[in-house]
Amino acid sequence: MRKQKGNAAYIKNMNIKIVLDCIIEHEPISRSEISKRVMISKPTVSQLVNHLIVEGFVYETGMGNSTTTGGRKPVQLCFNPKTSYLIGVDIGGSKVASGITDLKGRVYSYREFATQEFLDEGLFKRLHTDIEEMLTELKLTTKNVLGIGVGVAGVTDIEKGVVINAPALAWQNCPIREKLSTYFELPIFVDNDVNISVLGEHWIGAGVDKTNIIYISIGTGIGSGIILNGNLYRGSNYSAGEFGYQVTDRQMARNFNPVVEGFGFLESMSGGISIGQQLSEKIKKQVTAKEAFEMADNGDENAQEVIQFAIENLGLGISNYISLFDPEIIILGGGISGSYPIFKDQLDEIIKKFTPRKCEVIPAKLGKEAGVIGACALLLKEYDSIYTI
Amino acid sequence: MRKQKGNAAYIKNMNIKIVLDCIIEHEPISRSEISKRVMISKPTVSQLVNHLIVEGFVYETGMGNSTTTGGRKPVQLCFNPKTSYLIGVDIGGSKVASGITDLKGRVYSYREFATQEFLDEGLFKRLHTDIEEMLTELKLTTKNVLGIGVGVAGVTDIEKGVVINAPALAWQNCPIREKLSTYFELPIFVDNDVNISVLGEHWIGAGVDKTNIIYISIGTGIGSGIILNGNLYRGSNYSAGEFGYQVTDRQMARNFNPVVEGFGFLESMSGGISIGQQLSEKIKKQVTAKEAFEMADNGDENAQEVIQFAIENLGLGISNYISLFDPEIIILGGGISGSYPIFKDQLDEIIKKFTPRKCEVIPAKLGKEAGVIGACALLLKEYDSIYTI
DNA sequence: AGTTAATAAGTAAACCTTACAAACTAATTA
DNA sequence: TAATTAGTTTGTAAGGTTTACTTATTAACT
Repeated sequence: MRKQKGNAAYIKNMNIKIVLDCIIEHEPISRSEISKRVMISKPTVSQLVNHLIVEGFVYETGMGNSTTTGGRKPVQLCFNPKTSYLIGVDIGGSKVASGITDLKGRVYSYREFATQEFLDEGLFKRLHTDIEEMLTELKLTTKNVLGIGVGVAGVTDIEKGVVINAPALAWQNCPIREKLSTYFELPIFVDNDVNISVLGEHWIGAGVDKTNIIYISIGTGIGSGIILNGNLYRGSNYSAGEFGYQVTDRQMARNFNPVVEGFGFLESMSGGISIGQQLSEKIKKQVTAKEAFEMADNGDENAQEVIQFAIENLGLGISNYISLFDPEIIILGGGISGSYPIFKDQLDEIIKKFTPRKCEVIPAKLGKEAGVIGACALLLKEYDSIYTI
Repeated sequence: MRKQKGNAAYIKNMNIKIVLDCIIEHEPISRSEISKRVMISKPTVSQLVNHLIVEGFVYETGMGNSTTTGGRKPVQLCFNPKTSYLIGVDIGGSKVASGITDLKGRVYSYREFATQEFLDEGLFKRLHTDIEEMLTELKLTTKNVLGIGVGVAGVTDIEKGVVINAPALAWQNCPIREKLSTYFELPIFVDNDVNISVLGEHWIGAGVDKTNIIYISIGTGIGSGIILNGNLYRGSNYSAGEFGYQVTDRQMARNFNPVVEGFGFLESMSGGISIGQQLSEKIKKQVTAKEAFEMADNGDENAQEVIQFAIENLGLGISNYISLFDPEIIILGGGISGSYPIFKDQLDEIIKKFTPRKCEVIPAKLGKEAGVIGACALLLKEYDSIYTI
């Protein structure tokens, strides 16, 4: 079908969402005030609110105060974030995290296990056990759950729910949704891990109230997720935001060979693995990127040189990103972003020099549970329930 | 207001657009077939079609054939692109072009004059004269015109209709909409010239049926326009797509000073002005970019070197663009794109080497009238009439 | 203190718009 | 003449709005 046609049910669904959004944003709020704010007549608002109360999304909470000019006291309405719970899963190269949140993104339970131990076999079974345990712990059944959101470290076909290619997991064309639906009779949504990270930050993290957001993850590799006009932008082949492939140095690019097969140019200059390798070669001793940052901070000249080089390229890449997207904000996440204070100044200077207008760069706000929260955000974004973000 | 509320009028408006789109795409078509295609009931389709006929958007054109299994002959319906006419204006650094098109983008009349002659005074008056002449020529009045679309070579606040900054015209905070509305009582929409170019190519040019398009204009300077998910992406400050600011060479960037004030790095490497200057300096003789390309094509080594350098940087910039946006197609426009066959191979090779997946690169399809057509596309896109693109 | 006017919240009833289903008329083929 | 398709008529359901009402409250006036 080309386009959604309109009918009565469609407009009711539309208006009930407007009313619910208004309640969430301004709770506690009365029917009357909703009517004024969203410009829908009082009787209609009342009817929609009743609907929301029956569904459990909203409840009445006593009376408010009348104005000084007199008049009946308003009945206050509040949003109930525990109408439904959300299951979020983050399948990364090192660990598989899962958790259960309410509709406001509060995490009530969290579990994780090492990916590698279950990669060959039993990963989904183990995941199922973890989730069942958490549900029991919280005294919930699948009836109380809206669905499952999943983030995977790889390019994902979100329509089919298939991971097209995930080097970190050695997966190709893995039908995640299908596999999970043998364990759960719930709606399941799958997307790339960087994409769910932006969604999470947009929902309750560093990107709240922003509409154009770039999230850059700098870990072993480099990737990014993009929110434009409030919605995830995925590109024509689910592979927008391949920030690791930026080329920032024409001369080095000429005889460029990836550090790791499948790594892009910028990844090979500024990624975690690359930083570790560069310094290791220089000092003939095996070190990690994190150690490199520490050494640099402690004044080691070799380390400083490597970091400086990596950040210079990263900074140019980010400058280019800003010039093309004109985002409101750049959020830095991933392992390396923990060392943000160390390289902040150098980065800012480069960005200032090469972009036509400045753009705020800040570190990610969500911590360990970011993946789970993001996966839940994906679910709320994609699943067509009354409450959508 | 936060969000469009739904009511009866809203859904009628929605459905009538679906019906009209269906007619345009499949004309000639019968009421009955529309009903089947768009899944709207026969009575409703009939009612909406009648509405469209009264408004003039659609007319009946005889009977079609019945099927071999019998049945009444269908009444065929066609779209009438001459219900309304569109006025398009393109205000560039060298010329101001204006024209009148129908709803399918056919240009019925076209005028242009030199910008510089009227920049200090009387530009809008001259424009008004041109448009009035064309209207008379076509025996039209403003009653027959939907509105005016305007493209300007500068950063534009499309809500306010104000050109924030246009170096090519030496304009700052120029309230174009306001100025034009003293001459015309019509809806007026203003946007950046590259933005209207993509809109035009998307409408009836090289980007028809694509949803993610990057349009790169390489002329004196370098700029780009972006269509994502079928809509123009403008960024947070109306300045997305500043492709001229890409940095593709870390080492040269270190001591970079713009060729022309306000020029970005890539513009200084690969823009038309820059190519001309680079070669001129090399051979101690004043030449233009166009001449440089011709010389290169005729085997001049100095010219080839300059071009090769420019294209190398351009190619890296385009590669970066593709990695970040994953577009379906890149459209090359602007003066230099006329020399596309000369540099195509080198460009393709670079893109292939540095992007994770390939992306079609093709030259723009619309010629001299591109600006006017694009401006009309802007009007159709922004103006909320029954027929929208 | 008691009464009254003004004001505000929320609901009920009647009505409007739109879409749809079912039944109908019209026109055509085999 | 039966079957089939196009298009319309008629009545109904779903949703939102308007108007008028009830309920509840404050403030001002007796």
